Amino acid sequence: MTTDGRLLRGERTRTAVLDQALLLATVAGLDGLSLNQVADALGVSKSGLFAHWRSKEALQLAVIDHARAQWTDRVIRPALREPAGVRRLWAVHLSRLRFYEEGVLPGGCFFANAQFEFNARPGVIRDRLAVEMGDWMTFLTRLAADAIALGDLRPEADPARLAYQTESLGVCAVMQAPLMGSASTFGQARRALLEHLLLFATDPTTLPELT
Amino acid sequence: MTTDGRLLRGERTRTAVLDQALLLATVAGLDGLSLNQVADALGVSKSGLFAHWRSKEALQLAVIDHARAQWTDRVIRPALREPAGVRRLWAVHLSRLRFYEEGVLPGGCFFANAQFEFNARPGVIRDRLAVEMGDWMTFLTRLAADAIALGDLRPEADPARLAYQTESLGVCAVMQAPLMGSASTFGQARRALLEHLLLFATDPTTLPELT
DNA sequence: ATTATCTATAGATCTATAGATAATGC
DNA sequence: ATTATCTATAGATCTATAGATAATGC
Repeated sequence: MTTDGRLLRGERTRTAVLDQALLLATVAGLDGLSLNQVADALGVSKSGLFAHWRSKEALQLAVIDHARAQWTDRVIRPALREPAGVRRLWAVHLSRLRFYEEGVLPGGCFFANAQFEFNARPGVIRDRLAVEMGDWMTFLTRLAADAIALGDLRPEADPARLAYQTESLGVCAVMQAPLMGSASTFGQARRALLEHLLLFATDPTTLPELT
Repeated sequence: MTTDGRLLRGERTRTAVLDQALLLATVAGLDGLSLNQVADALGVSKSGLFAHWRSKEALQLAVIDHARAQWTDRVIRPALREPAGVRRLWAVHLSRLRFYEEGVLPGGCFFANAQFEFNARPGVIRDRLAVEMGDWMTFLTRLAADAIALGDLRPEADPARLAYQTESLGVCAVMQAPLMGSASTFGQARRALLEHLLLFATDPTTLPELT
């Protein structure tokens, strides 16, 4: 344990590398990610990277952590400011689509990309991605269940199915946006969930308006 | 122009290579696809591949064609045997999910994988994928429009939104199935679309039953 | 079609060193 | 004040493999 200054230098590098690697991973793929690229983009040496992570796989796992932290910060946390119930579920959908739309990551969604990339490659990375996806679906399902329990949505609505619906519309949006046009795709994704929620709403007037 | 025998031999090789390359592309990615792998898997030399396609990119484009032909054969054509209207839209959803479920391609869906892989890589391949996706969405939209025009679905239903809904549920299914369990995921994708169609059906009793 | 070969680049490892601090002797 | 030590990083290098090409045989 030494002074703060020394710890900070290594920590700053670490964060800078993870930021860059996350960004590049959404373009080239988590596996297509090359240490050369990361090192060059940051102006550090490739071997400097090995000082922080002993292997490419170790870096990839760190990138997954980093992506999760970013997702929590930028998508989940802001939505939690909305009151529990259907408004919160809707807020998550909106903040997620906004995350894509703002181009925070050039490749759109780190997790969607990675899950498609690794869907047929067993191993440590795929296992980690499965955990992340499980956590996310659990979160969405809980939001949907809350919306029903609080009386915003009718009891016939199924939380797991609502979660699946929400996730579907979000994933499809980030897939189609760069190829089919951003404005219309995200608009479609918003209207589709709003329409769906309206069909199950106990009182449609409480639902947020689509701009 | 030579004898049929020679033409046939070349054609057989060509098809065998494309089958193998398509399969491997869904595992390693269309870009992660390596000519070494393809050549080894087929017991031919790598330079033999260059005799058929002058570059890796040319092979990748041929693989896209091949994947489209397979999709038409195995997903679209069987569904077209159903009568036009909501039954046909439903049949496309089912035959698509069956295609995934049977594991025809180890990586699930060639097109979904490739679209996520190339969503941030401009170039010839991405442009081709955009065309394919456009054609597919046009097809789904036409099916939905038919279902409304024929009176199966109420006029308030929006064809483009129905197409988007259908596509969403299919894409999400193939993303989640390998990581979240196949049976429950595909079941969810089927029930979700059926539920959605029922909400817009003029006469719910005409709708197919979920097994 | 094959064999041999070329160039570029991947991940990985080794050795060296800059800059800072800790331990030691005066 | 000097020496030893620690942390973070650079440069050189290794092996494997990528896509690609030229020469050759059938």
